[in-house]
Amino acid sequence: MDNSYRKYIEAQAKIFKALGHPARLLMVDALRSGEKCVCELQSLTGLDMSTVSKHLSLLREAGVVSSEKRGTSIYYRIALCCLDSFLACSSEMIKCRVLQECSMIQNCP
Amino acid sequence: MDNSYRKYIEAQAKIFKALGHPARLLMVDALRSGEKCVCELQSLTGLDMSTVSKHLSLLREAGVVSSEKRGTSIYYRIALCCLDSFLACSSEMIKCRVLQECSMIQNCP
DNA sequence: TTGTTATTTGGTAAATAAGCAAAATATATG
DNA sequence: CATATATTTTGCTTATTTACCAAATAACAA
Repeated sequence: MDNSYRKYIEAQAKIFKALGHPARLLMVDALRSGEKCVCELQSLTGLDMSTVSKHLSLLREAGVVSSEKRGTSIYYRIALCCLDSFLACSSEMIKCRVLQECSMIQNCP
Repeated sequence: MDNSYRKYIEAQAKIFKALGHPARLLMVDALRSGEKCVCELQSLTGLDMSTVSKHLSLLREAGVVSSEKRGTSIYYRIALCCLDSFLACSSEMIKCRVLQECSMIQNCP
């Protein structure tokens, strides 16, 4: 297998991995409505400040979010523009599966 | 926090988590060109058959792929339609970051 | 200087995931 | 029916991830 292809797959996997944790996805989902400082994300998740900081640096390294310091706080925002349409689309799939499990429909589109 | 929202976040995270592993993403990427049987995915990854099977059931449970038995083989295909445009978009971001690291450009869009 | 906000480091404990090997489960086909 | 083929399941070991705490560090505002 081509080496640059392997690197590409690993970079993509890194993005997915970063998003594949409830606390991190919760924070990212909150950022969809606009930038937030770390303290806001901490009270949202209820985690230790150092834990939140670690999660955020992981998201930043993967390219999912970016940060900017203004005044005494650091503000995070979504950097991966494609995320919004993906979440909208996959949430349709999730809704559909719930309805299927409840036997309210037979097939998902 | 709302309980149904928590379930939604967990289902979304499950999708990302499933995609956040190089071997699984490699298989999913191969499925973009059309369905494949497990044996083809095994020779692609070079992993043990039982390991491939586990990876595939994880992807299926998350709703990323679906499977169908035909003849003696089981064929897997992509079930999450939104994946294609997301991969196309995020690969642009990845390319851009590589160029940035090589100092060939200053800023990513 | 002192307080605030956030990051980093180091250490520990618990939970989860990865991988292989062997057993089990279909399901074709002779 | 017997046997070969394709895939899944189970059991096990090892590796990775996660959370938390505490302490050190950094940047900056008042």
